[in-house]
Amino acid sequence: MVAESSRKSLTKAGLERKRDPERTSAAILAAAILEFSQKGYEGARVDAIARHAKINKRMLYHYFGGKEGLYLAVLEGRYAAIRSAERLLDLSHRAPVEGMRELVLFTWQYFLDHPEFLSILATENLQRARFLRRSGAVVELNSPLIEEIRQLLLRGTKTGEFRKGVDPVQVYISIASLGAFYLSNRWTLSTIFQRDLFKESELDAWGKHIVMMVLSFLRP
Amino acid sequence: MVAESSRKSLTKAGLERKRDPERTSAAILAAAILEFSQKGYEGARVDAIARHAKINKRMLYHYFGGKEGLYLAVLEGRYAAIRSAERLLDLSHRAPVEGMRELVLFTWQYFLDHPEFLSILATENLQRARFLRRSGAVVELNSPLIEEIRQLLLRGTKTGEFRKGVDPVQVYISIASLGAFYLSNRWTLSTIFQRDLFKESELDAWGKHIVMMVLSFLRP
Amino acid sequence: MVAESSRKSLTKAGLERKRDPERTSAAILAAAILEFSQKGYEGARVDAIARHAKINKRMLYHYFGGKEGLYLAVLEGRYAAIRSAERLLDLSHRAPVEGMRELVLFTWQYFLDHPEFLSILATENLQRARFLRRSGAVVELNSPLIEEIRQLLLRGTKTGEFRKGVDPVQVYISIASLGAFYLSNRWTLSTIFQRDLFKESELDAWGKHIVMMVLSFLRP
Amino acid sequence: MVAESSRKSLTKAGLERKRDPERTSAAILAAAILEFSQKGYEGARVDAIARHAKINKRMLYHYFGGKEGLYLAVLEGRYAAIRSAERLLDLSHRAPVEGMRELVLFTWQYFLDHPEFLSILATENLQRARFLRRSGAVVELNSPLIEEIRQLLLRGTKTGEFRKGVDPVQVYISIASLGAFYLSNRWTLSTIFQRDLFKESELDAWGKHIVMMVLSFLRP
DNA sequence: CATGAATGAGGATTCATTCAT
DNA sequence: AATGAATGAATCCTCATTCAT
Repeated sequence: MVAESSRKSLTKAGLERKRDPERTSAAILAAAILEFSQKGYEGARVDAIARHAKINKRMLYHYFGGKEGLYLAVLEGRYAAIRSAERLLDLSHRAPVEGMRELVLFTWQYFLDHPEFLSILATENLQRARFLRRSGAVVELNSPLIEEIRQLLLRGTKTGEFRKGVDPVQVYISIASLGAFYLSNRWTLSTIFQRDLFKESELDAWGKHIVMMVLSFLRP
Repeated sequence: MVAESSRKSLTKAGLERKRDPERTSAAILAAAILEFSQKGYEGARVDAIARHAKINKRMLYHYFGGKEGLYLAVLEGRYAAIRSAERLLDLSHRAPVEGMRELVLFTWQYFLDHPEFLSILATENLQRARFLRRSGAVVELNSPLIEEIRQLLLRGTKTGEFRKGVDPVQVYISIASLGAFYLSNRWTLSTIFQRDLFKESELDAWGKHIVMMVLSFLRP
Repeated sequence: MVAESSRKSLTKAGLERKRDPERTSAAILAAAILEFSQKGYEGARVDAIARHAKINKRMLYHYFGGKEGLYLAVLEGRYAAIRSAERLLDLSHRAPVEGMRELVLFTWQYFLDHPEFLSILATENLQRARFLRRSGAVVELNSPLIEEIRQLLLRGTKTGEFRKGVDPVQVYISIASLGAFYLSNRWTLSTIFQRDLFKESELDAWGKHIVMMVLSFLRP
Repeated sequence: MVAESSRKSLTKAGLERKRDPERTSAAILAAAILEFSQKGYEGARVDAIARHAKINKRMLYHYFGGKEGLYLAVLEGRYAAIRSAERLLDLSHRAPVEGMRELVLFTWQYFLDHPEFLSILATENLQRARFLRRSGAVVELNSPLIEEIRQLLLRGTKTGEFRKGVDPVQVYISIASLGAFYLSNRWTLSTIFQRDLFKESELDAWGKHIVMMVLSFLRP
């Protein structure tokens, strides 16, 4: 993860703002996340990022090499962030059904809180994972959720609450699908169905719906 | 997919290819579908579209007004195409469970056969439905699937095969989510899970998985 | 003068509107006068002229050869029109001072009534008379006003109302200057002086002012 | 006329010519004045301006935003220049008649020396002051000549050399008309009257003519 | 480390004109 | 005579990137 927090400005006083590499690159990255997630890769403007980061464009090239390098840093950063959040989830002490509910809701909540992750994901797939494939870093960041799901399924089959033979990856993709598609496509869906999918009550209902979809699927 | 309208060329021989407005605008549209779905809105190049359509760039402006107009035509055309395909589906003579299975598999198959639709969908949502919202045409194209689902649910609850109180729109979005997310995100998912989600067997398995997710959700 | 009036449609019935060369070329010319005078030569659009004339663009090329030919026709037509109007002026029976007043007011009124003439004039001079010089036709259309002025001056000097040795061309250019500059530059002048030079009272006052300028100049 | 601001290049030697914003934007402006005054707004070519200024086209957009911004800068610059020249005129120590003569000749000479001003003026009025109206800057640049004329008239009426009740704005517009129209329309006038209005003797004569027109008008 | 002017390649769009019918 | 589709050259403008300071 690149610079989620900024322990910086311990160097001198914290007042002057020149020559502070950490702050500078963090500012660039923050602006880039916004720009890329709002405009996509091609739509993003290097100038806009520099302007919003309040840094000189040259710095962007200095720290990230260029637009591609910057996008890659954003991509890797967003994956690092979600993996990092996922690692905080500990379901080992939960009953299988409760654990699964929590896992589903965690994912749903993460997507809700981090729309930029979903945008980057869509952007990356429109480009057929052009950048992700060249990033060894991201691939190595295994999602701990697959293992969590595997454990829950194991324990659930033992207690008889879940049926056997379920593939954890399929479960994970199902959870992600139901959450991500709804959020990523809210704009067209709301327009087509003339129904405000952005409002609190609809979002709550959908979270519960995902839980139900998953649990009924796992029911023996 | 390309020749939405090509009954023409009955006039003379059908061999010569000059001064044929219908053919010209169809060629532009076909090239545009490809370009926009592969590159997104910003990434698409007007020149590339003209080149692939083998027409003079000026014609593109003549028929579609510009890049925006062309994209809008593509967007509306793709929605019209899926709605048109959906209307061919008649489930009234099917048992509820069988009907639902067919509906799910139809949607899955449509997505499989029309990757450009999913790309346009993703592109449009990255832009927050900028174009869709300004297109009255698309909104009026109600999906007949919602009504089909409603009927199936109704009949299913009567026979006791489905539980009560299920929202057809939620069912539709669930089906779309599970199908579209998998396909749209195949590239990152395959990379992350180091598992080839493109191969036949995986695709078949996922189609069945969606059916199962939906049916177990509807089980009373 | 090309086609100021349109005695046309005597041929058949006057209902159908196809194959009427006179009507067509007159319509083109009328639209061209408007377009060229509003947009200048470079700013004028051949398509706009065709659209406003409600004729096919090809006709424009048929009758006038192209944009240049059309502009030339407009230029010659406007000069022909003013010369034609000037010829209607007969001051031989007027007292010198009264004759001069009438001549000045005629010119002022003509400019007021024919803003397109002033626009074409300005357009042509911005191009350093590029087209006028290649038009023998216009040069041959001598303004009868020079001769009228000469006669008035002659008679005026005899009666002692006008001083001697005045150049009729200088008088003519003075009259034209005072009228044309005011009208051609109304837009900037009104803005700069924050004074509405378009309103009736100002226009009347300026007409009288020109008369006074000219008469006091001629006073012995 | 060109180097409105060129105190720069004190930094190093003044020989090297890179990275010199002031020089660059001045070069663009100078080239733009020429191009716009020779071709009008629509006829002017951004590429031609860049080529003549020997700068990269991109810089033109950097400094002036685009063709419109550049034209506006030219327009404002030319008005600023004439106002600035006008302010150097001090007639307070002159006898009324002499003062008026100087004022007329000053204006005539300015027009003679700055044909680009007249061209821009004509261009702007062909567009009905489209740009001038959106420029608050120019409107605020009040011409000091109006005030000078008012003072001269006041003093002249006291000495009995000028008649009463004359509007200074009318006097100013008359002076401008007689000078500007002659010069702006030299091309058509010379062609029509088959008389070379460009030659020295004609120009001198016309200057004197304007003086006479104005003074005889003011004569009590 | 930091600045912002400069660049060249390419992007969308528009134009007057011609061609096939 | 009349139509409107088709064309290629230009036109304005934008982009990611580099250079001089």
